[in-house]
Amino acid sequence: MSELLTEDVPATVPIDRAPSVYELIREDIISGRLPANGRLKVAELAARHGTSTNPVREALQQLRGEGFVVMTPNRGARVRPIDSDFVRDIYEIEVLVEPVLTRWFVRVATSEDIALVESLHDEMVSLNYADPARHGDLDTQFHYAMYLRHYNRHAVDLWWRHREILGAISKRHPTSLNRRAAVLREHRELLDAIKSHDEDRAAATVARHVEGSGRHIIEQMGAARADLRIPRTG
Amino acid sequence: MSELLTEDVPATVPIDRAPSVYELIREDIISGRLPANGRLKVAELAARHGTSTNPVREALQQLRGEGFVVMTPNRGARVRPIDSDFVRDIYEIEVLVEPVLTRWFVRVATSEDIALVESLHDEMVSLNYADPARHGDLDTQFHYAMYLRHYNRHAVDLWWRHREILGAISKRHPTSLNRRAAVLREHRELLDAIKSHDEDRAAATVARHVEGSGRHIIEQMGAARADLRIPRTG
DNA sequence: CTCGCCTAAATCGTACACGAAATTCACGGA
DNA sequence: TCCGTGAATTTCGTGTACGATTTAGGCGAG
Repeated sequence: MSELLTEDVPATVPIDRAPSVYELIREDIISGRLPANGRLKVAELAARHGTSTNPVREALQQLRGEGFVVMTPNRGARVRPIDSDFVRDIYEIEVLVEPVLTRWFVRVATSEDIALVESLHDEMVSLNYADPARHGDLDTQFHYAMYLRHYNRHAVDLWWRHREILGAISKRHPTSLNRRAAVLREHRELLDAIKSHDEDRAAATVARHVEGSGRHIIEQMGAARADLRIPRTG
Repeated sequence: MSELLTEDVPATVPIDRAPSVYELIREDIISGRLPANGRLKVAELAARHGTSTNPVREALQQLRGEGFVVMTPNRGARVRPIDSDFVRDIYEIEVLVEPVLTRWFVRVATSEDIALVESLHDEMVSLNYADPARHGDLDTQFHYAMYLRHYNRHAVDLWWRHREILGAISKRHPTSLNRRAAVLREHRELLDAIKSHDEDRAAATVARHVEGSGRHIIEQMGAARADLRIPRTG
């Protein structure tokens, strides 16, 4: 059931096609393989990905447009740091945007729409975090199914871009047991609010949900930073 | 006084430097010189701006990252239409973001900060729309002075990008007398709320202000479209 | 009328040349 | 001997030209 949705998702990495230089560099930045504030030399990246300099240059320009790279004239490009401040900034915006998108869904959702969302939720429950990557996909689809047909394409695009970043960061950090329970609980509550056509409760729930996710990721990022300073015993 | 601020504004067109191909194409898109959904052929643009194809390609990639052009592989680039729907989408997001930024300003503003904003307001009042371009600049600075030092750089960047687009569109459309009065009245009310440290009133006022501006621009865009269908008499 | 080839055009990748900036190294003074 | 300064060298960013690849459109045969 949920696979039907996958095709509609604006795929970052379309299947069965060599990932472009743009996608590779972007992934390297988000995942942290390219260090924060690190220099991005075109020749180096070109050699690394086995292409010429021109595709690299265009990829960097696109990334600059998206805000992942900062460039100064005649001094090249640097990686914009994806630190906890950046994540906090994004979540603060999402706390504002997602409730509005959710409100709209509550108003226009058909029973089929709700059934689709619920089936995604059921799958997440039965999966119970056994496969974290799969869980992340389902979580994204769970929300995307609600925002999919919103008339404000610009807001949905913004949400999607933010989601990609946050998803990539989440993959690097564990999810606490507390948070796992909270996510499923809040999803459940959101579904209940939607089914009873309670806009206000749905909006409030999703606001709480987003804020909790943000807080959790930032805490995990702080913990990871602390780990780097504590030498392992063993 | 207000000139001090100008230097801090992330200038789109730094003075005394030849505008880059990127800036020229971007301006052509926003201002409507390049028609909506029109094809963007690199050779054509290169000839138009007297450069080679490579700078054009990189400019298009950056614009794609910012969402102004859409590109499909091996089929080139097209102009994303800046229509009233797009403007509505932007304003709907600004209605959410700007009140939050304003709230923060109310909490942390010093008397000097408020004095600066007020001086900008006074200048706008005394100017009274005699110079529309100057008014636009002052209006932007009026709000930017409040958001300038907000900790959420991502939100401020988002606001700034939106502001650039809306400013360019505003330049193409007249401002009704009603709206002119409303703008100054709402600015005055916002200042009063700030000076009495009334977060809620300031946030509510700015929300009303943004929504009113959006509604007005969209109405003007609709009127301009209607004008195209009514042949001139004389 | 439809299908398939074929030509024209535009995009995409590669190689190269020029100019600016950063680094290195040698020289002179303390 | 050590440090600061300045010039030479090297590195890197930016612009140009060209060949390869893909797509769109027209033309003719069936």
